[in-house]
Amino acid sequence: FFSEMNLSHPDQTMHSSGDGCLEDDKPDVMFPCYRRNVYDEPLSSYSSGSIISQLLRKTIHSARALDESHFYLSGSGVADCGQEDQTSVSSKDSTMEASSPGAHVSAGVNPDQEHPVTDHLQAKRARVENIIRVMAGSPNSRQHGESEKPDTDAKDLRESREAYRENKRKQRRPGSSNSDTCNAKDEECHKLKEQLHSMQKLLHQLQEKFLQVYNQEDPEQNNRDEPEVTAEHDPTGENLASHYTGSEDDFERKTSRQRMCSTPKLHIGLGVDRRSQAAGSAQEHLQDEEAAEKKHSLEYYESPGNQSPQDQTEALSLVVRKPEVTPLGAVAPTVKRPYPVHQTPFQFNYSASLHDSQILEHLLKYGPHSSFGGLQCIPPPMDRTSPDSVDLTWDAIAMRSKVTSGHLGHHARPSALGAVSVDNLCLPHVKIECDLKRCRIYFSIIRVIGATVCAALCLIVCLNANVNIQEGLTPSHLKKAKLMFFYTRYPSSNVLKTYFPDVKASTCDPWGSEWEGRMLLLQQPCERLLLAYSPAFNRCITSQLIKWFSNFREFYYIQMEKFARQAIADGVSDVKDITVSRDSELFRALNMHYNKANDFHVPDRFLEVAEITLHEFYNAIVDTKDSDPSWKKAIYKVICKLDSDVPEEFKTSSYFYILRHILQQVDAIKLSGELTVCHGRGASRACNGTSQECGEGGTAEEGMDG
DNA sequence: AGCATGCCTG
DNA sequence: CAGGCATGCT
Repeated sequence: FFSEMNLSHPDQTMHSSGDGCLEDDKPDVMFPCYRRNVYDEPLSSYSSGSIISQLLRKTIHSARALDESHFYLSGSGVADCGQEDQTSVSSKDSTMEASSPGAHVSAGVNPDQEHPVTDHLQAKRARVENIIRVMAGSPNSRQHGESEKPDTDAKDLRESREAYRENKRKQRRPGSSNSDTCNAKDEECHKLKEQLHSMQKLLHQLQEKFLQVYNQEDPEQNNRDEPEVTAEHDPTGENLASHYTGSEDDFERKTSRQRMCSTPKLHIGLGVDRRSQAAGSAQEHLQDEEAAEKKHSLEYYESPGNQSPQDQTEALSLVVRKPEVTPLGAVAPTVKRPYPVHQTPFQFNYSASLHDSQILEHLLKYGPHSSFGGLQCIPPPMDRTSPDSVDLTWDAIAMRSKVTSGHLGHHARPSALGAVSVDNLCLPHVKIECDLKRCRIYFSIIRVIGATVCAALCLIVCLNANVNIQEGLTPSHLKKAKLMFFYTRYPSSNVLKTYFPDVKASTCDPWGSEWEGRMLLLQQPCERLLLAYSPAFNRCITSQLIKWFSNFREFYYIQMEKFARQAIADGVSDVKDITVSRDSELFRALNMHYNKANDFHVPDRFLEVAEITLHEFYNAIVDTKDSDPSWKKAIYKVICKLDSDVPEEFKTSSYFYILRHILQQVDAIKLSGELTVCHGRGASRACNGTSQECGEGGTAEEGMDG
C-alpha cells in the first residue's frame, strides 16, 4: 500500500515523512476535525466518490492513530475498531512480511525522516500497513492504467493538488506536540461519536425503508404487480406515497393497497446497544422464535443462527437466497459466514473485528465498487479454507447495468486510486439496475461480517452512495422523465428544473469542501440527505435532460411516421379510420418505450396527442409533403402546442422513483436469477498471483504541481 | 463566436 | 441514450 502510494505520488513521497505524519496534528484546513496523517492520500484516490466514505476512512485512520485504549465511542461496543489489529494482524504478520517485502517501504524509502518515530508507533504502523496491504491485494494495476489517462478529472486534480500542498505544509511544521494531539483527538472523538450516532439513525431509517420496500414486494404475501412504498411506517415521517395519492389512478391504486405487513423490527444495534452482550442469547432466541419473528426483522440479517440456506426466508432473498441450481445460487455462500457461527460479529472480538475491519477498510479505501476478491486472499482467521468463502465481485454486477453507457461521461469522476481492475467495476455511471443487487450484497456482507458499527456505517454509506449519491442523472430520473413525456413532449428548462427538484436542490459539489456542513444533514430525514447529495443541477445535467426529451421525441416521431406509412400501405383512405387506443400497436410500442414496466397509467390525453400526431403524419405523407426535407417541422410545430401540464406529483423527489425502480428490479432479478459471482477459489488464486505485483505500477499522477 | 436544435450514428 | 456534426439564430 505504501509503496503504491509512493509510486503514485512521488513528489510527496520524497518530502513527506510517513511516520512523522502519524504525529501530525496540524488542523486540516479542509477537514478541521480530521487531521491528515500518513495514511492520507490525495482525495482523488477515493474511488467511490463518496465524501462520507472519505470521512469514514479518515475516521478509521484516526482511530488507529489514537491510543488504542481510548477509542472513540467510549462505552460502546465498537471500541475494538481501533484494537482489532493487535492480535489479528499478528496472525498474519509473518506471512505478509515474508511475501511482501515492500510492506514497510515507506520506512525504507524515507530514511531521512524528519520525525523519528517511536518503536511503538512504528510497530503500530507496521500492523496497519499489513492490514491495508493485505486488503489492498494488488491495487496497482488500476492505478497504472489510471495514471495513463490524460483526461484527469479536473476535480481530482484540484484535490490532488490540495492534498499535495497539504502534505507540503505539514512537512514544514515538523514539531507537533502530543498534548495538542490529545485534546484535538478528544474533540475529534466526540465529533466522530456524534457522527456515528447520526449515521446510526440514518442506518435505521434506510433499513426500515429497505425492509418496507422488500416486504411489499414479497410475492408470497402481496401481489407484486403493484409494488408501493407506504409511508405509514416511515420512521422519517416522510410520507413518500402520500405524494401520489389522489392523483393518477395508478398511484391511488398502489397506495390503496396499504401494507398488511407489520413494521419490520429493527435491531441493528451498531454495537451501541446491548447487542454485544445479547448477541449470544439473541442467537438462541432467534433460533427458537425465528419462524414467528425473524421474517421481517433485520436481526435476521445479522443473526449467526440463521445462516443455513434451508432456514432462509424470503426476506433474505435480498441477500440472494436462491436454489442452488439457479445462477443466483452462486451467491448463496454470501449469506454463509466464512467463519464459524460462534464468531459472533456483534461481539467485537478480535477475529471477527479483524475481518470486519478488513472489509471496512476495503470499502473505505476502494469504495463499494471495488472487488472483494482481494479480501478473499486473507480468509478470516477462523476458517481460512472455507469453501463458502465468497468472492463478491462488483464487476459481475456492474457489467449487467443496463443503463451504463460503457464509459465515463465527461462529468463523471474517474477514480484515481483504484482497487484491482476498478476500471471494470462499478463506476458512477452504473446505475440503479445494479443498485438493488448492491443492496443485497451489502446486506449479505452485513450478515457475513457482522454489523459492527464501523462496517455498518461503511455499508450504509456505500449503499447510500450507490443508490443516491452519484454524479449525473440516475435511472430514476430517466424513468421519471419518460413518464413526464406522456404529458409534455417539449418541456422547457424551467419545467425540468421544477420537476426535478432533487436534482435542482443541490447547487454545490457534494465532493467539494462544502461537505462538512452537509454532514449535518445526516440527522435529517432520509430524503433530505438524498437531496443534499443529488447531483447539481448544472448546465450539463440540464442539457442531459433536454437531450433525453429530444431522444424521446425522436423515437416518438419515428414511430408515428412508421405507423402512418403503414396505414397508408394498408390502404387506409380516411384519416378518421386511424385511431390510437390502448390496444393499438402504436401505443404498445410507445408504452414499451416510455413505460416499460407498465406500472404507470398513461393519461388519455397522450393517446389523443398520439392520434393527432399520427393524423398529421398521415396527411403529410398523403399530400406528399414528405418530399420536403423539413416536412416534419410543420408537424412538430403542431405537436408542441399539445403539451399538458405535468402533474404535481412529478415534482417530488426522484427518491420515490428510486424505490419504485428497486421494487421493479426485485422482480426482474428474481425472474432472471442473475447476479453472478466468482467463486472464492479461482479468485483467490488470481489474488495470490496479483499480490506479487504489489508495489509495482502506479506512475505519478499527471498534472501534479511541479 | 456562442448557443440551441435537429439529424445521424454507434 | 449519447456523441458528433451541421445548421440556424443572435
